Amino acid sequence: MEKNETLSGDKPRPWQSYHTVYTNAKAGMEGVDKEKVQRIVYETSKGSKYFENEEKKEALLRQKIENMRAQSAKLSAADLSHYQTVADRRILELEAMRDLSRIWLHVDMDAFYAAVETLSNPSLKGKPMAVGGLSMISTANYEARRFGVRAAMPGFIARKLCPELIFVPTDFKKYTHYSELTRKVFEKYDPNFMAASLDEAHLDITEVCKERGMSCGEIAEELRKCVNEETGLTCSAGVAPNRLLAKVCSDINKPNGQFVLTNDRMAVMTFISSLPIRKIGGIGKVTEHILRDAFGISTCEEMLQKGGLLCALFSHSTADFFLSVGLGIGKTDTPQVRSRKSISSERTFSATDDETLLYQKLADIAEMLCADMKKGGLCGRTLTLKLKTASFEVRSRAVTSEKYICSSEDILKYASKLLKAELPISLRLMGLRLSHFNEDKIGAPSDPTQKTLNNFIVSGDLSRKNLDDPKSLGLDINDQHLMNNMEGSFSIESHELQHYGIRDPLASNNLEDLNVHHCTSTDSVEAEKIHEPSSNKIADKVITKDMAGEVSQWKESGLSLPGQLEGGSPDRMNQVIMHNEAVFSSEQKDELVWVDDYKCSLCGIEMPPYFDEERQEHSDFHLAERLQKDESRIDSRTSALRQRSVQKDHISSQSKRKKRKPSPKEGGHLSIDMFFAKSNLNF
DNA sequence: GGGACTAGCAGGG
DNA sequence: TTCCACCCTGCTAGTCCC
Repeated sequence: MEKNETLSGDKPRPWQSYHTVYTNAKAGMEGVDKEKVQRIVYETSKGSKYFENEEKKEALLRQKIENMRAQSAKLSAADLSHYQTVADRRILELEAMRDLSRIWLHVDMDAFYAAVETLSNPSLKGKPMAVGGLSMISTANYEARRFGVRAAMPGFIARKLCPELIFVPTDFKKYTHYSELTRKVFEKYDPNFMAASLDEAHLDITEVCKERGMSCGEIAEELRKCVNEETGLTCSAGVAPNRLLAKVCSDINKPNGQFVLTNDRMAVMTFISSLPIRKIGGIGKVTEHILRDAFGISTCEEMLQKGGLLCALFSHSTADFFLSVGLGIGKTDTPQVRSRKSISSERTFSATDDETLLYQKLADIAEMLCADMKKGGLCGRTLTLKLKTASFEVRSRAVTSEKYICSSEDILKYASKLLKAELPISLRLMGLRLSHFNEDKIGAPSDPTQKTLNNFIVSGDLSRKNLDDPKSLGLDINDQHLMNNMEGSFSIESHELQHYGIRDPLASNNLEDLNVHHCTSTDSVEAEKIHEPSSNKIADKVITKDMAGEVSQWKESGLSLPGQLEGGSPDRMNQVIMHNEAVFSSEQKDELVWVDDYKCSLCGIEMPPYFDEERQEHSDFHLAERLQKDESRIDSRTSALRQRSVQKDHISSQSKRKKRKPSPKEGGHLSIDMFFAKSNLNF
């Protein structure tokens, strides 16, 4: 956090630079003392792990903004002129696509959950109340909002802001019932209305206005009255030529009000010109911060004025979105089918590193997800494990199965493998998400076996047996899956490992590992037995064994390898290949030849001819192994290996053909980078 | 170059 | 004194195969 100290010698106000969403203008919060809210939020949060993580994220954001400023400053006059032309052309194209023929109405129920609770318990009326608990509140009534209490705020902070705040637990059954009542009303005005959530909907009222000869304002008025009669609740409405603007309009006269923006280009441009960008759906805290601090953009109109810069520094689709915001252009169509893309379940708990407990919680989540999937009759192929560490760092690990899964056993089986690769770890949240549903045409390739990493790896083997097209053999997906499982285990594992960009085993400085790598399968069992998390050295060795086992299990399970194994931890993977290769080295002959120009005669590892550098390294490995053997009784062994290692380091450093994807832990990329910046800016 | 895939994040309710 | 959810969509980068 930056220290804020005024020139006049006022006391420091560090909370002023703590950027929280809780002080943003929201309906019912107009008279709130923002500085007081900011100070209380800051003081309540300060020192917590959450706070520390927020500071980290803020620092990254500031760095990102600095980078964008620097990139912007680097643009020459010619560049700016070029991108201004690009922006002007795109603005013309977007303008040509402007559709003023439809009338959209956005309905937003006023403090929905809180209003429903007050309806069922009138004694709450007039008192500050929030729906939720001490950890998080879902919504607050207008009495509570006057204290700065609002949705998505932790309850303990809300209580600091308003000590007399009443907490009411959420009751989704009740909200769903009232939501259905409102939807029955919406249907009368637009049978194809789009429900955005339990308390929000978009309605195309073009036809109903024509049919009934009423103005859009009259229709909105009538609809709101009807909702109130049916439910006893109030709502607000916005009417505009598109959904983007209608949503902005519904917020203007909240609560229990409405605002109409006419279908006229001039009216739209006037409306949008001074509109703060934060009012637009899709522009949140981070985007607002970047646009304001890096480009000086605060209003929608300024999006157009700085269009050249936006085109130069953001991706095509992002720049397009910004320009259309500047023009007040939004969607006017009604999508025919909106199918869900994924389903997930997640739970927060007290942070723990107890592996038994973590697996138990994972099993619970798998059960919950399975139950939800059964309700929807869904089966999916991609399972994503979401983790939030004790320090609030969020990670996700995904795996794509060759078959569709929906049973809790299958979900847990794959989820456990993903979790295992992350241990040891202290977590406060785990979540499971399944996507690539069976009805998802895009996600269900005709030959799913072709697309997974595992299959690519195995196909190397299959192709040489003319088996790369399972269909040509009359095999279905399951047959192919089975066939993969039946492949000879070691050659494939080795091939896999090579494919993951495994470098020279000698590059490892841990020469002690060489001893471990010669252990037999019996040693493996012993290694498991002596596994002690408190002993790093032993744990490392066991991990080596575990990882080898994991690779085998991954293949057996018919899954592609998780990212963590694939690229995130090359050292660990180095250890795995060292182990496997060393086991085979017991059968080695003196000279290495590539059998069929593919297979190592010494250890059986498979490597295509074009893996020239990897082959060289592999050959060096066997050479080193021979040296080691020859000098096994001489103390100079270690120094010889070190020498080889140094040589190999040199060779490896020149090898850039296959780039390893940096792991997030290595800070290889920044989120905002990925989200916004173009990858190939050539000025 | 396009598609599939993993990983990560922003944003909204 | 300690405490910051859950669920979903959509977009991005990077890697790899075809």
